[in-house]
Amino acid sequence: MDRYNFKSIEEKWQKIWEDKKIFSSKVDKNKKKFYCLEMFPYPSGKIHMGHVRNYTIGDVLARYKILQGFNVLHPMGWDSFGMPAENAAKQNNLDPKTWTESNISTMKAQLKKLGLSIDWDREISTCSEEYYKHQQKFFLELYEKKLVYRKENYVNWDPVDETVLANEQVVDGKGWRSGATVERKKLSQWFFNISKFSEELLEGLDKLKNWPNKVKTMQKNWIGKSFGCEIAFKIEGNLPVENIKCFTTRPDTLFGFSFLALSIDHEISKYYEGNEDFKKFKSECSKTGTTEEAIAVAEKIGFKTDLLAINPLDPNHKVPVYFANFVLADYGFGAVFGCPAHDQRDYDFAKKYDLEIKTVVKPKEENDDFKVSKEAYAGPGLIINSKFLNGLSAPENSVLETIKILEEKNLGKKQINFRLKDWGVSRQRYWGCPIPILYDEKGEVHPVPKEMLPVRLPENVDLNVKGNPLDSKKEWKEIEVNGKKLFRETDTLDTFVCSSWYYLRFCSPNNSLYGFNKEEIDYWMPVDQYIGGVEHAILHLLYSRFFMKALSYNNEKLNISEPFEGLFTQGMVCHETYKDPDNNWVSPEEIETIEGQKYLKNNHSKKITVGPSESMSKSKKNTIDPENIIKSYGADAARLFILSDSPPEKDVQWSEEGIISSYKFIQKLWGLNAKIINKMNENHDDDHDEELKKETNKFLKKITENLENFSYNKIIANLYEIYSFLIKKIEHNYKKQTIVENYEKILIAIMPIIPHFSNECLEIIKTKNFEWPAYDVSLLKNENIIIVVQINGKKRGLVETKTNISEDDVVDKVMSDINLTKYIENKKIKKKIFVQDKLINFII
RNA sequence: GGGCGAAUGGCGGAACUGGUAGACGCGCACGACUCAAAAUCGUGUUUCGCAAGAAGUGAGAGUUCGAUUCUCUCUUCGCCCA
Repeated sequence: MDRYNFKSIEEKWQKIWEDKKIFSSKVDKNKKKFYCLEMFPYPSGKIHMGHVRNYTIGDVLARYKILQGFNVLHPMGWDSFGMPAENAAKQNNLDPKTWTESNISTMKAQLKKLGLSIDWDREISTCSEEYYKHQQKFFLELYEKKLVYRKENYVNWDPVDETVLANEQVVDGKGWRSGATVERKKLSQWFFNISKFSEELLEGLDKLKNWPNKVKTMQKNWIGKSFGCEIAFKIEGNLPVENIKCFTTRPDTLFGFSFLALSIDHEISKYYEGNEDFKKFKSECSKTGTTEEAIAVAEKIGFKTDLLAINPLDPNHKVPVYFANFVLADYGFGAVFGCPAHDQRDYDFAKKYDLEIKTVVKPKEENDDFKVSKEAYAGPGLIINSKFLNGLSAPENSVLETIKILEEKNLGKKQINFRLKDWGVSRQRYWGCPIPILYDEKGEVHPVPKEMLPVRLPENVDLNVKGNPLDSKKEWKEIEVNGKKLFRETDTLDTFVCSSWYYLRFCSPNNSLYGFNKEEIDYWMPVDQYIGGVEHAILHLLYSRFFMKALSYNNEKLNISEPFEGLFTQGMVCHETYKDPDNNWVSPEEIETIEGQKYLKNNHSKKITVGPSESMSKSKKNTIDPENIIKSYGADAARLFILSDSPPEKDVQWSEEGIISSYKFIQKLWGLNAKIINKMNENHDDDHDEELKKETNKFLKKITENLENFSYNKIIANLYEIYSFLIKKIEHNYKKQTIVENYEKILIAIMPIIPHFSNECLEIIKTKNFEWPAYDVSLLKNENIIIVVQINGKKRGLVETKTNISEDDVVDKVMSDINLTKYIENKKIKKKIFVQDKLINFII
């Protein structure tokens, strides 16, 4: 028997698929569509195992839907703008474009070797002018709809690299590259008004039935709707300030009020601009990052003003007003009222500045003289020390009651607040989509006129300048329009903008006039199944949902409320970690196993310690290169293994043993195939084989159900089972016609998992037309059934009977079985529980 | 600190609406083939026990004829937010 030559067979089928354009797709209104989309990759250089997993999962689904007769759209593209290209270009003295394009061609070739059912004619790349020119139009469209605006905002500023840093680039308050202490700096930036859609984005989540609850909860928390009260505190003091507005979710703790804290950017700060101490305080605050976390962790510091704030519920109760570093400028009104007894940040602040700490909520089981000590009490309880609020249960009744009182007295009003902030899209970077905006010498904003679009990203830019390279490119930046000198916006768009609408572009990748055709998106959208990593649970998915709403906003023709009907988030690929005796990470390829002990390949005196399995990363050197795997074992084996060990939503552990066993299993299947072919050519009795038919039918049922539920690991188990069954069948009790018929169905059913192998075998048995083999419900019924016999709920034996047998007949059967009667003899049966066709339980 | 989720053999994991716990794979052991090894094939593999049998799904309680599954308390771990 020949071995299965995966190399030539996989190449053969990949060529057939490509030459015959098997997976190309077009609108066909007579067919039901299915849009299967996996998150497109960043072209970082080579594909990694995470891609293999992501795209295999998607491919299984796409191929299954094709077999079911759907018109499937399964495209692929490149999220190709972004910082790594700029950094790599600097390091290697290359152009980001060259670097990116060469990565794309490498990765495309690698993906093709996986045998994916991709329609490559729809390939897109976000860094191409063909893509970003549409994005510029969308930007201006949103600008006209007033969903884009410019405002000053604080950013993380790296003073050495003269650049803005994203939050994740700030490590321990220092720039990740320069190591310089990061400062807060005010910059004028472009924002998308995502918060306008807060309520819609929140409500829309309920309609997304095919999204994991986990992701919906994360988005819900991120949007952060909170119910509370807006209070305007009356102010006394020597400044022309009458009142200060605050948002609070806990107005019921007003009697514990002991200070009012303002963000350092609060409008009142303008009165202190000349104050040296305030300047000092402000620069002290600048040393803290801008993330919520950085602010939460930082020591709470304040600057006392001369103002006093008056408690609206008690005019005699006056407290000092501070500027404080822990108040966020853009949450609420940039002002909070401090109630130290019931909020830990307020408590820390009060301790530091020796302010009153008055307990106004006690846990239910405590006495009225309960006093907060050591830390704030934020739990539920009863209101105390609060005059007319005393005795109310907090927070549910007390909050509503307090708001009612405040509203009656016209001192405050009920308000809904969201945590979701507008999306800052300006990046002081070269390698991104240019923002189509011009400024005149006064700094006035002018959208780039339509006839001057697109704004092309200039080439041959010196990346080794400080700050944004586009800013130094004078001949690009400065232009003349109608004799007027204008300056281009030199910031580029956040790459999340590119990925917020690419799913639309895939529907009309070749439309050069507009980002998409209405007719085409009406047919293909929404994405029926979106598949990707859970790390995008919040930002990318929320931005995409926003973008769809923003395009539909004030646009009667467009009415897609949610881009992704279904979402599946796959787990990561992990591998054991290895360290040598000197505590250095060692990669799997550098290791040799001798008698169960691992050693360094080129130095057997060095023993390797095996660490826990962790997600593959270059820093821990526990990565496996997919290209090597495909070269040694084939794409089908790689696909089979990456699906086999764990459910797709959980992490999977890559192992050498695992991939080898998948490889061997394909060889075994090939052996089985050869045996079946052999028998086909022999003469045999052509009796009908009911058992084989039933087993195949059961297999088809399981596989169909498991495909529907993303239980791909169970499909592999089903496949092993049917293999064991067939191999025994063919050797012992073999009926030619039945086995051919059923084997064909099995081959089609495994096509989504191992398409090259399946197609090859089907070709050998001369099957031409494939459709998903439906299972026959009538064949699932068994005449004989096994009934469990329990005594006092404990399994004592099994009884085989016909289906639909009566309770009395089962009891008779049990009573005639000596192995069972020994438990019942001489005992009184108090009760019998009988479950039809399942079990009988004797209570004695 | 808050939210969400998970915990089943040596390991990854199965078990539909409560009804035979451990499917399937890995690993391991033994056997066949072989001078030998690898490969391959076969058998076994939750624990204790020679066996009959008993215990057993992170710990403890509860509901039930019956709980991996439902409820409560706790422990540990993971993810997200802070």
